[in-house]
Amino acid sequence: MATETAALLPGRQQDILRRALTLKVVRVKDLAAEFGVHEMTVRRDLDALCEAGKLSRVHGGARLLDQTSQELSHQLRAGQNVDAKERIARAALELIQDGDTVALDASTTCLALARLLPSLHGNGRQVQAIACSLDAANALAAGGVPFLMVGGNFHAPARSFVGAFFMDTMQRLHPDRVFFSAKAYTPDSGFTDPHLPEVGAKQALVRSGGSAVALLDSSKFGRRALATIATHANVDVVVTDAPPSDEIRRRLEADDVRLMVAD
Amino acid sequence: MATETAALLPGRQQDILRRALTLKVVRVKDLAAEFGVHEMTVRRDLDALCEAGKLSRVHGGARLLDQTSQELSHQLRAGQNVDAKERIARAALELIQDGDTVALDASTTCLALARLLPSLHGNGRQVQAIACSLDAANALAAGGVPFLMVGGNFHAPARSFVGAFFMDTMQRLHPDRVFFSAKAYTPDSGFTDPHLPEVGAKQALVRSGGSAVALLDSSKFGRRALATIATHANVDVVVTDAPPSDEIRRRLEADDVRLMVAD
DNA sequence: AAGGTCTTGTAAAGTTATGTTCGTTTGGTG
DNA sequence: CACCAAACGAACATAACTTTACAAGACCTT
Repeated sequence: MATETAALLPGRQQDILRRALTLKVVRVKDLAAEFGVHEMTVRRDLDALCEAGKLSRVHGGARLLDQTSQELSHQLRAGQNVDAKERIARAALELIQDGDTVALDASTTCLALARLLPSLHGNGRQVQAIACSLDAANALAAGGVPFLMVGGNFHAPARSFVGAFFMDTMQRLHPDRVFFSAKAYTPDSGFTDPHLPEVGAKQALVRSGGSAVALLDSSKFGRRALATIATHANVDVVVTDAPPSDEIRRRLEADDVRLMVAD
Repeated sequence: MATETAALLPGRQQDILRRALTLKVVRVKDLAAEFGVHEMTVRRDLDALCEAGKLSRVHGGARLLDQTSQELSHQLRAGQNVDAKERIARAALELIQDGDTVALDASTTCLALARLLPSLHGNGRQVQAIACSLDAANALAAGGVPFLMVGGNFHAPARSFVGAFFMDTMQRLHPDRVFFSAKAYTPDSGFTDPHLPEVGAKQALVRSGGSAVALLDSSKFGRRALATIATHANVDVVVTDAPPSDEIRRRLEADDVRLMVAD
């Protein structure tokens, strides 16, 4: 009940939920003082949120459920580095040529790119897209861009589709250009991500296409996450928003990976 | 569409909406004082804006609906017989059992059903859904219902997915219950629809499952459209909102098709 | 100007959210 | 293990908000 329920919740309950998101646990007493209401009222709110499956009650307060934090973490992530992501997406747009079929992964950076595609399409250039996230699909549909949806099991944290059905479909598709993002990057470990279902989907994407483009805002450099999505061997271009270290530049160049820095 | 509707709104309602856009929540009391009108008037404005899918009412005021919720409610209300569809969806809910996997087609009636599924799911009953329209997917995602998305080429008129990839995936799925709608129905021609891409998708859906349920508001009876989706032989239950003619009743009964009339 | 419709105000009845009290349960502590 | 303070939940009271129904006025239309 992420959006709908959250939107329908009376204001204070939503505020409590937001507070719980950052603090992991909330205490009845604190909340009562914070909002200037009786403790009993807070208890009732907590019970309601518990009923809705957002929190679990503990003595003295409530704890955030893992599932809830995952669902909302995507929304939070979407709000971070917004302009960096937009600059990167704008730069990535240059790589798309008339008649291309471009595949987008489920990242928020690719969502920014999806929102820009209509401008290409409206400008005479024909583009066909391949989407695998709910938000990208919504953006493409709103922009009138023709696209193919790759289905699969719904994966709430990224609002994307993953799993066997996704893999199967992806194996039969060969887009001209694949845009993807990752949680982290080092020259040695390549492009990495901590969430295995998504890693699988991203791998399938990268391997399917002719030309893979990594969209990485500069905070991703020099970090490493659990599983590798791709290495230099699989990636043709890296688009970022700030010049990386000399070491990284050198390594990319050595492996023939083109580096684009968005202005 | 958003702007169109807004332009038609009386002046004060527009002002209220503008205020809500910046404040996220508005209170009846404040607005009444602000505009120098009776609280009752403000309530009526809020109800109207709620009906128009712009706001959601909460005790004491209203809060802004997020984008996807707005689009959802618009999509659902776009058609005719809105309350008939909701009643039908509510009746159809009775047919779903714990542990079922239910497939929904791309109709607005099924969208209404998709919006009701969270209530089942929240109530302890486990349900898994299969979706093939963007709006149904948005509704299910918002409701926290686990679902499988069946992808394909995006078909703008119904915001659904169709074509070879859709067919392919659907052939490998066998939901317990399939809910679908049609543009028209007669006992002889069966359930028919004028749009061929959708007919193909609906056929694939109906043939995939164990038990097919047709959701038909009463305006569909006695009409016939271009292509047949299914006949009595393929359908187990018809859910509608008003008793059909005796002839239709008789024919359905003769072919062992159960008829449910929503109250 | 008569007869509509539409909007707004008013008051009564009905709902819901909140505060209060108080006995009971919980979890820690000696 | 027994104790105590904190936290809880049930029951009630009350204040806030809604709904319903109806009347008064504004604004057409003919």
